[in-house]
Amino acid sequence: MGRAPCCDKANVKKGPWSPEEDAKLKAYIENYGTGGNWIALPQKIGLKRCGKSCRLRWLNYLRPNIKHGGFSEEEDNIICSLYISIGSRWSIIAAQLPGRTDNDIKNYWNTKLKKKLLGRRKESNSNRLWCSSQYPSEANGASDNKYFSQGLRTSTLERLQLHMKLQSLQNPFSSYNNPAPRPKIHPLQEKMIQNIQASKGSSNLRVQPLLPNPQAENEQSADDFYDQASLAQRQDYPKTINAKGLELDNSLDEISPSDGSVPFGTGDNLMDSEIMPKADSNHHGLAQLTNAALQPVSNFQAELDEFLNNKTTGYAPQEDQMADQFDCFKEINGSKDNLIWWSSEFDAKSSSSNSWDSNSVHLSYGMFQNQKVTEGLWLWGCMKRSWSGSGDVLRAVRKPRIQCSRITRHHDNLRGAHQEGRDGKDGFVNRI
DNA sequence: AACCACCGCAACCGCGCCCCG
DNA sequence: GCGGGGCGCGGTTGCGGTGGT
Repeated sequence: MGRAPCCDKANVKKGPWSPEEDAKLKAYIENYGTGGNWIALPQKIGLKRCGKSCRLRWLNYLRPNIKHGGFSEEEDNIICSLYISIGSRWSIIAAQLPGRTDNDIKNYWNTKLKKKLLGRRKESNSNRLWCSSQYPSEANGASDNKYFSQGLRTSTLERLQLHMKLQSLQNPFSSYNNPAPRPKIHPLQEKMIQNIQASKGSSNLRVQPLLPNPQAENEQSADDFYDQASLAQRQDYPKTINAKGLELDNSLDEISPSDGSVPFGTGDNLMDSEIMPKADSNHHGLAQLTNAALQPVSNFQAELDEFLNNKTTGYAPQEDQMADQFDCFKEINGSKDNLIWWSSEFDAKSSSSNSWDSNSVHLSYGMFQNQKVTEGLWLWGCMKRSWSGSGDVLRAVRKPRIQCSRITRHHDNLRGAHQEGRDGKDGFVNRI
């Protein structure tokens, strides 16, 4: 039993709107309003259009004071900040940008801003990986695509990647970042880093550790640390407002490493701190976010926890089984150069140089070995290893690794494969 | 010039939520 | 409390434009 259609599909016009239709709709709404019923509206006007189509046309195009194109740097910053914080809640993001529609922002993000910030992935390997993940049944005779369907929401992983990207740029010597020279970065990225750093300075933001510092925490077992970390996450610490209207958790003095070092991440880290849009209109023009809008906005950690707790514990494929089914699995084991997430010059260098300091490698190894590590921490480590390569450490964990890798492939190539796969004239050029 | 691949924008689709009877 | 209808949202698709070969 499918859902009842909202209108008579056979008798409604689809496709681009004509100037006459626009004029009719605009004139009617300006004179009489929508009447609170979009479904009935086209009949009143005499338009052969679906009510939903009318609504969309009005909201995205005909409504007064709509701006199209020409996003400013300030708008870019706001979009990016909010995207990291709340994900693809385009309507909420649009509410902070007067004259912008959610559709406009969504398109702008997907086609321009994301690329500008994240850079573009290398095609060859990732495409192959994506394809083997996307079509395991065809490629290998397996019928179960459950790993794929169990993936993180795209926006969640993207937010993680974006945050990691920015994090790596502002703190090139952090332990989850390759100690490569600071790369050339996009002016927008630079601006955002400046914003973040400025906010840290002004807000007295403190470092919040994700993992124990190997020097400072020698006497503390990993289990104890994780217990502390999870406890800290539950505490209702006061928030700090940064310049972009975000709340950053600046707590956790208690478990900060005694030497002030940053073993894993900083307070800006989405994995470490809860970042939420600020319900305050006094910060750089951000309008007020209502409680209602914020209520359903789960934080990033919660999304990861939910995914990992629910998904990774339910099914634990054997490694050899997975290797038979998915090419990407083999590549994880077999090559250190196949896993390149970011295609910037810097990233290419970092993934090939593969020169982690011993501490970070040791930490990663500990993470993977420790079965009580939180799932979110695992994911972090897995991603880290993916950047770096060689594979030995990764063998310590099976199911999380393969799931993580599959998800990232899906994400990395979503746009390209999606575009090429759906567009008849382009064909499935990525498939192998 | 023709073809191809990619890009960007507008519009559509389907699902979940909410309201109301 | 329940069910149906409408709304709003996020994801997806269609298609014209553009640049490269």
